[in-house]
Amino acid sequence: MISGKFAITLHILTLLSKHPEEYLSSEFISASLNMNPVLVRKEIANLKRNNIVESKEGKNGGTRLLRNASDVTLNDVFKMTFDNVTLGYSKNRPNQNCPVGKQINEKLGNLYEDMNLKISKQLKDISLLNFADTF
Amino acid sequence: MISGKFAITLHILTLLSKHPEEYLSSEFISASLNMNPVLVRKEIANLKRNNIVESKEGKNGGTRLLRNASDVTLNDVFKMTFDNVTLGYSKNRPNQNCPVGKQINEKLGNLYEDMNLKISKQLKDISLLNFADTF
DNA sequence: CATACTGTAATATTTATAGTTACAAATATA
DNA sequence: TATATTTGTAACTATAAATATTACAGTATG
Repeated sequence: MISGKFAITLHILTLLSKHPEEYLSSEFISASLNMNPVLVRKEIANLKRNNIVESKEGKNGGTRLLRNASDVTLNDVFKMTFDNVTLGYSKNRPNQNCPVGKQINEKLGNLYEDMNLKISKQLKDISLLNFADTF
Repeated sequence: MISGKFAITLHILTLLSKHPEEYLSSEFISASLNMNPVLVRKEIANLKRNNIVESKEGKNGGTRLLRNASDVTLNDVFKMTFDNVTLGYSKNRPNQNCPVGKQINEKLGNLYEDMNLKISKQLKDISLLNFADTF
């Protein structure tokens, strides 16, 4: 199972970019996502750590973008929500006495590193504004 | 959690390519992977469906490559073990009355499709022989 | 015919992800 | 200043996916 963090975070950012200057509540956002507002707040906490949004507590509070939508790329969202993409590793430590077992994870790591560079390259070219404008 | 199928399958193929013509038992392979032989046999079943290997039952049985290692690419392994790579979707169906909720999954799908094309392009250029030769 | 394999179903275990409940703290505004 | 509304977060529960195990029928070898 792959986590929905990237999709959820991008959904939140798209909504925020459609309402710049407004503070959107986690309740409002969670209604669009059809999910629990607490989970939305958790993803927002991550966006705050990365200085992409700011929140205001209390009545009429909520969250708004701190940065211009043209200034946030999908790669920023990717880096915020994934360590990196992989095609996975076997769960157990392979046999270190086997030449293949000993090196397989390192070789896979190299492969995945290249993959992530390519993905980052793709995502860097798409700003939140680009993405949101297709809606 | 991401499944280890790709890594496990590639590990198996690497071992087989190091012993062409020999039938390797699931017991032997599972010792290198340090995992249960039944799981190895399940991944081998997948390789057989894809005509990459053949197995022989009974005493001295096991599995061997059907194709030349230079003729199998990592993209073949990828296609065999993943539907496709994604950065995920939110689990619940988003609100269809919200313009963002209504279209987000389609837009994400487009993004991921591009991503998979790039990944496939990378993996097509690496044969099992290329990969195994680095060990 | 004994041994050593594969094939596969059924079940159990482990782990990751998602969801819920509860409540303290903050803020607007009546 | 009292009330309503909202964030922040911890603790816990539930669900789902991945992995592991057990068991045994079927098959080939020598």
